[in-house]
Order: sequence, then structure tokens, then C-alpha cells
Amino acid sequence: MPNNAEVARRLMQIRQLMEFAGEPYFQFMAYEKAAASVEQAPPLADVIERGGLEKIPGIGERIAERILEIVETGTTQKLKDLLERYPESVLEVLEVPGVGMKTARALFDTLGIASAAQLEQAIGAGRLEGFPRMGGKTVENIKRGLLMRRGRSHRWPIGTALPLAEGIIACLRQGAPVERIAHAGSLRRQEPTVGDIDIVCTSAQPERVIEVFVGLPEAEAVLAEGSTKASFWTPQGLQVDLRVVPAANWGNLLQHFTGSREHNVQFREMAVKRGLRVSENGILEVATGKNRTFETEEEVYAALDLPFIPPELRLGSGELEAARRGRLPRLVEARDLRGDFHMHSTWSDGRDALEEMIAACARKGYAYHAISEHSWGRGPAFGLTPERLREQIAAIHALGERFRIRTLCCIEVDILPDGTLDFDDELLGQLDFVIASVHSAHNIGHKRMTARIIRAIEHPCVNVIGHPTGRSVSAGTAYEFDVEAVFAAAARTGTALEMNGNPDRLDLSNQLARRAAEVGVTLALDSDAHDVSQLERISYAVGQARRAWLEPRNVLNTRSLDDVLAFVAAKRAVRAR
DNA sequence: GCCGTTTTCGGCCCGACTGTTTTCAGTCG
Repeated sequence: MPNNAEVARRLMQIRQLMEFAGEPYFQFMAYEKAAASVEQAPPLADVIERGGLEKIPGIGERIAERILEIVETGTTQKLKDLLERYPESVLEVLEVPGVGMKTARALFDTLGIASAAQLEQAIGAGRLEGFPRMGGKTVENIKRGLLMRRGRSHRWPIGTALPLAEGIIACLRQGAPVERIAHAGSLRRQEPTVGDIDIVCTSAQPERVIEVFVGLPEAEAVLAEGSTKASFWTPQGLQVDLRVVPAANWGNLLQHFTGSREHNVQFREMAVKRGLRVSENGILEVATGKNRTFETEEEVYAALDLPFIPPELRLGSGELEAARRGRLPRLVEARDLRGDFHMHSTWSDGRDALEEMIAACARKGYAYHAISEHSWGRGPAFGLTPERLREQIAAIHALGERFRIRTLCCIEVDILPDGTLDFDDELLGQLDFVIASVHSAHNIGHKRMTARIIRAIEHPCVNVIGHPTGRSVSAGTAYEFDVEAVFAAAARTGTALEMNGNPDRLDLSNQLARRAAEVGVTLALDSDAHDVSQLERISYAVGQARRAWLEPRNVLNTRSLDDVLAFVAAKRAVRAR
């Protein structure tokens, strides 16, 4: 059955082709809104089972029918009709940066161009010459756009983009007359992948800032260079945008460029009802023509009688309604965390020594942490044999109080295909804490995978299921199982589910974690560090947890050491009774 | 095609930059 992302992709195809076909604006825009909602919704299979499709904002009777059709058959008659009239490959032309709907439509009508390859051929043959509004520069832009489309993936992992953005910001702080400066956009919202980097700043000398920006070594190709805005592509093809404004409307600018698009649309719709018009330049009172600018985002939201909405919540998935009712969560923060359960040392496949990992955790100010090597199922090169695990337990005990932090003896034990674990109960019982993860046999089918994970959850020694869906952000894959059944088992047995901070995992996703918390599951935020520097990856887990509306009470490692040990003891006690 | 703190009908967010224009269309975020 197609997952949410696949359904959303189909809806977007319908949306694009509807516009291409010249259908009314608000009709195809409804499909765009619906697609955005579907991406943020809990797994559709479960939503449909509960009959809640039309409760999702932006999905009405008609689109709900179409979604059901897509879920059942993989497509819908509406899409089939459109594809009868236009080949699917016209969508490629729209993917080319610089080519929009009008141009694509004109190219199709007059030259019969219906794919990226045909567009490239036509340019090569000089067939675009003499086309209305198609001068030499525009053709050059399209050529470059074709190269960009072919030569790169369209989204970048947060783990790549955030360090790059921080580097550029550091350079601008040093070399340009900037006052306030920050990254905005999807990066600030902690999206797992981003399409570009948005940087915003204030300055009394915007021209000078722009000059420095487009002169940065990362600026391989400058796309735009205005008096307040500029864009470039980095050598690897990542687009970076900069906006400069006076200090007086920093709040408006930051709010505008943090988005998301859907959040801003909803925010502006609320404003329109009060006779206000919101833009990056301020909030205009339409009746009087008076424009108010704000130095902080708090003031921007307060202008509509709303509390500050954290960037991670600005997805257009109910946060404005919650803000209006005073029901925003008190989101978990990095400083709420008192420990990290998931890390490796040179005892298994980590790169730093056990003592270095412990010392680094102590420096971070944690009260406790767990050393969780791999078990031997992955081979002795990666994991510990039972003997080696016993040795490590002894080694950790021998360290005593040396590091002023409690090191929990732990293991990341493999969940075997039948749901049993890689170590026997006697050995697991000697540990303070146990993480269990699937690392092999990912394609055993929905039913067997569900039974496998639930069996591990029901083991009295298992406290956390590591990276529960096995997803890869870059590959877009995950193993399939009955999410609701697994969540129910985790809630019932007092087993936490992990939110893994590895930027290519970020697993559970924000949508699944939000659903898990709703049904009473406790989440554990972990770095899954394989060296000291990667301990910082826990910040990515915090980001996803915030996108999942999690509060400190939902998160195991916000609790004290005693409470964590009580969490472990409670589960083991059930078996002992 | 969706939706309701003015509405079950009549609305539906906003502005900057580029290139090609001689006042603006197209694209983007």
C-alpha cells in the first residue's frame, strides 16, 4: 500500500497537470494544500481505518475519495484522464529551475516539447530563438537549470546543510557589516532534508553585505544580486539565499522566511480576517494604511494575539489553532536532557575509546549515559561476543566514580528475524539498560516484521527499540510493519521508542513520534554517536522531537537517573511476578 | 476544491528579482 509520501506525490502530480491543463487556480491549489497535509498526517492506513480522512485539514469529500482510490489502486481516474492528455514527462520540464508553468505550457504548445530531454535538444538546435520573452540570458539560465536538475539530488540532508549554513554565517559575521543574522527556512524548522539554505540578516549597509556574500568562496554561480536579496549555488549545487533588512523589521523578516509556506498562508489568512496584511516588510492595517514593523518574532505573533510559535511547529498542521486556544506544548529542549542512551566506542564499531566517550558525556553535563555497543550478530568486527560484553561490564565497573557521571552498562542487541534477541536473558539481566534494534533481514514482510518487533518489545529486559522503522532519509526507505500495533505494545509494556539523531536516520520521524506520544509511548532521544563529535547529533533528535510536539514528560532521558532506573525495574518486575 | 470567530456561498497570502520590456510577465520562495 502506498505510504503518505507516495500519496502526496500523486496529489502533486494531479495539481501540476491540472494547472498545465488550465484548470481553475483554486481547484488545483486545493490539491497542493491536501498534498502538504498528507505529508504531515499520521500513516494514512491508520487514518482511513479510523475514518478520519476528512478530518485532515484541506481534505474534503472529493479529495478524500481520490486518496482512497490511490490507496487502493495506486492511482486515480482523475490522474489517468490528465495523463491521457499530457505525458508524465512534461512534469520534468517544470522541474527545471527557471522554467515555470507558463513557459512549459508555451514550449509544449508551440514546439511540442514534452520532456527535459526534448527541451535540451531544442535548445541545442537553436529552436528557442525568436520565442517570445526568450532572450539569450533566459536560454542560458534554462541550460544551467537543465544541468542542475540532472547533476544533483533535489534535497540535502540537514546534516550537510546546517554545518554549511553555520560556516557561511560565521564568514558574514566576520567579513560583512551585519548586525543580527540567522538561518531561516526549512533548516530552522529542522526539516530532515532541505531544498536550499535561507539566511537572513539586518544591516545598515545592505549593499556591502550582498557584495561580501556573492564573493564568498562557496558562491560558484551567482543567480541573483539585488539591493536587499541575493542567491548563489555552491559547487555541489546547493542554493543559498540571503535577505538583508533594517533592524526595525527583523521580526517580520525572520517570521516570513522561516515559513513554512503553509504556515505563512494560514497566518496571513488569519490576518486578512482582521483587516491586516502580513508580509516580510511588516503588518499593514488595510483600513488606515498604517504599516507596523517588529524587531522580534514574538511581537509579530502578538500582533495577532498569538503566543510565540516555535519554528519546528510551523508546518501548518494545527499549530496556529493550538496557539489561538493557548494549547501549544512546552516543547522539549536540549537542556532538558540528562543523558544519552545510545553510543558506540572502539569496543565495537566506534572510533573513540570508551573512556573518551564517557569523559565527553561528563563534559556535556549529563547525569548519566549508556554505552551501547553492537551485539555479535553482525560479526565480531562490529559487535561484542558475550565474553567481551562481560569484560566491558567489568571495565565500566572498574572505572568507579572517576568521571563524575553514571555510565549505564548497556548493549544495542540485534533483534533476530524471529524476534528473539542476540544474547540470552541471563546476560541481558546483568545490564542496567538494553536497546534492541533490527539490523538484518529488513524485507521479511509486513506481518512477520510486526510480530518480530512486538516480540522484542515484550522482552522484559528491552527498554528502548532503536531506530524503530529502519528508515534512511537519503534512500527514502524503511521496513514495513503495523505501526499502531507496535505503538500499542510499546505503551502497554513500558518500552520506549527511539528518536535517533543520526541525520540519515532521524527515526522515528516527527509524524510517527507525535502519534506514538498520543497513544502513550515514551520516547528516548539518542545521538547514536560513533565518536565524540557525533554526541552533538542528539540535537537533531531534539529537533525532530520538537517537530513531533513532544514535551519533557514524553521523553525518557529528561528524567532523573533514579526515574530511569525505576522505568527499567518496573518492566523487569512484571516478568518476575 | 475547501471552508466557516462576519459566511453552507463567496471568498481563497504576499513581495522581490530578472529579463525583456518601454510598463510588465514570469518565476521563486
